[in-house]
Amino acid sequence: MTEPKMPDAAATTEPAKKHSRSGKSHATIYDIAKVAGVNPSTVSRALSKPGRVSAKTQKLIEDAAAELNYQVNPFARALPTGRTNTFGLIVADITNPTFFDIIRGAETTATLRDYTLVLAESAESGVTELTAARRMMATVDGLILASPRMDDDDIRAIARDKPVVVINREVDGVPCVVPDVNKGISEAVRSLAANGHHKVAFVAGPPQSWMSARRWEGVQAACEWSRLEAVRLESAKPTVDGGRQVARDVRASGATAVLTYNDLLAIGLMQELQAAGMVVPDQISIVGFDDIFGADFTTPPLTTVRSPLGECGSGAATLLLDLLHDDLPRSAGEPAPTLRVETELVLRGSSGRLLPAG
Amino acid sequence: MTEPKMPDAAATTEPAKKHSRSGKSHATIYDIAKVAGVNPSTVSRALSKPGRVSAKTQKLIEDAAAELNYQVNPFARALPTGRTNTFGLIVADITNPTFFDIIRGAETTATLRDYTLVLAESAESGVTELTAARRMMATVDGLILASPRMDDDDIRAIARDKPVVVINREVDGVPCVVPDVNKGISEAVRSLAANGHHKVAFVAGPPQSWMSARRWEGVQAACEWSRLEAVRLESAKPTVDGGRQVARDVRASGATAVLTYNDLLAIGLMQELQAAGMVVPDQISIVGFDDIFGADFTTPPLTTVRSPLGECGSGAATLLLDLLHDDLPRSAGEPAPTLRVETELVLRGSSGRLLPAG
DNA sequence: CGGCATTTGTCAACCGGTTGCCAAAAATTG
DNA sequence: CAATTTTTGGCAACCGGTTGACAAATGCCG
Repeated sequence: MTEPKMPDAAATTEPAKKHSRSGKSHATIYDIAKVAGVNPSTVSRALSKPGRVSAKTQKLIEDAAAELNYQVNPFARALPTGRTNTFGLIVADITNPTFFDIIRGAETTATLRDYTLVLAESAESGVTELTAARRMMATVDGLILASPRMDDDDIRAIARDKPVVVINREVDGVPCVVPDVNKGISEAVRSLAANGHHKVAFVAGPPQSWMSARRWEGVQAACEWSRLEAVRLESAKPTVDGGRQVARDVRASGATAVLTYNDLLAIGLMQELQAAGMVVPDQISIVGFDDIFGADFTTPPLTTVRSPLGECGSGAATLLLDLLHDDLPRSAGEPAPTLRVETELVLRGSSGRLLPAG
Repeated sequence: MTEPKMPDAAATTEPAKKHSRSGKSHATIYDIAKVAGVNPSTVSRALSKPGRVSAKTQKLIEDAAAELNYQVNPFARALPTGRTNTFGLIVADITNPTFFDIIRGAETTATLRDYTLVLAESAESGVTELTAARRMMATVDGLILASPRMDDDDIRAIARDKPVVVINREVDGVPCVVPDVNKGISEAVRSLAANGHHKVAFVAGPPQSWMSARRWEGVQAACEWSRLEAVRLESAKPTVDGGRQVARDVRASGATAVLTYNDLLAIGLMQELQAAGMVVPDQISIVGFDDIFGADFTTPPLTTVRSPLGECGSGAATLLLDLLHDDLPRSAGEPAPTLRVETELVLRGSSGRLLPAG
């Protein structure tokens, strides 16, 4: 658009220069130094150490750089400094929409602060995750682990090498971003109690999921407070399919309201129950977690305890970047900073008053 | 897991070594050379040029490397070679589930072939996209553009610097992966015709979208073939919200069946029409495109023309990687390779026979 | 066993920046 | 205006690999 037009004679004369690395390639600080009539190291300083060179030389160099359309070579810079302006994000499952918003939040923040986001997936496996993390270590300045499946010790081991921020889990000694489930859950349970429910089931997520444990605890506590009975059911996978499979158990449990570990389970469960002729919410109330994309596509739309996923992603990225830039001075004894974000009930149509059986 | 246990005395004695780059840091080829008693360049060859050194030395070096837990420094390697084992993927909108599957497909293939995926978003803007692409250029070996919004010339300009593969669009001279809309569309239109529809509306996507143009062409052609009347409506944004907004126009058009540029539009449209009391599919049939995550969450579940998005992502990655490795020898005159994938109708509940108004 | 073709390993230059150290230049001070 | 402090720019080493050129070592042959 606004780039200076340059003679493109080369394009017409040469037949098929295939992505050649040679040729006019890219300008280096040496080229700039030559044009500006200074030493390469001065160029380096002018470009990365603000204030280290005089305003006059600075301008000289900047002009030369602009003229030559200079761009630093990230590798050449990374080699001596070790910094790459890149951080990694590892998610448990790319197809799980829970992570979409996290990815987006992290990506946005990264771009904003001139960082690049590298993405990897662990396929819900602790060992794959560890492998991915190790692979990344070499190329990134820091790492964000979203709902990690590896154990605390592995995480801490990684955190010893490079700054790490964990999302959706608390790991001692590692900065974390966690939604505080209590507010959202108590809102949800109170709403159920007010609608005449007495027994609620919680469909749990993966056993290694820290978040699943927290949610179950929250549900138990809130039910106790509201004097409701709470039962726990297990799911095979935290997916739509897993939700369908658990429908049997839900019906057998006799609960009139169900909270599921996540929205995917809730959606699958609702589909299966409806297919079996049950009316939601007249005969059973369903409440999910996360408020993922698509949670309001269902009929009735899904009531859910929203986690501000995008906020988690951007919060984690901000935390990590601050850590990297030492904007967050940490003394030795101080515990790792933890960012807590609020959850809230999003009341839609899948929960409500129980109709007397007729 | 299977790593050799090593004394971790350092961990206990030193108080808070903060991610120090120094210290034991990482082994280099020089360390290996010392241990193995050979020259560093021999180590380099042993590790990257198979067959260049004798089996004996090879083993010697490999053992030393294993002992020292050596990992190449990607930057040191990238500096002289220019290769980074990394490629970029730029999508128009990270929150759009269309791209989820593409991202996943690309990520999977990347990991499989020992590449790293770098992700960026263009926020549906051609200039942001160009900026992101330029930013990436320096750090990646190649680029995948999913549903790019910039113009052909910009894309070709980028493709001149680094290998580029485009998804969901055809650009002359650039390798592309495009779903062939015809099969899916003709199936859809035939199904509509068979169900007694006479007038179908097509809700278009963004004006710059190549895919939207192709789909409209496909719909026109198929309608002509089936002797249906086709009208085109415009949408403000290719989102759920955009779908809601276009509901007015749809009703005003008098069409009894609607195809929308994508599933998001279809879902929004269906929500709005249902909210206004219309029954889908009895009074109006709705057909989307892509078969995104959540398309079957709606009631009735959405009929849609499926694009194999994951296949597009992995196909593009494979194509790119083959290009990078010169596995696809291209002579000068030969056109850029294009991968066409099939689309098909996924018949669900949102389309069907028109009931006589009663 | 000498002569020649092949392997195999070494040397040294290079990729493109960064940075500690030092001296020249400029600014400040008495 | 000389003495001293502060800026500013240059030199050179370094980050950790890769690679072309070349020589030493080895294998093969007659």
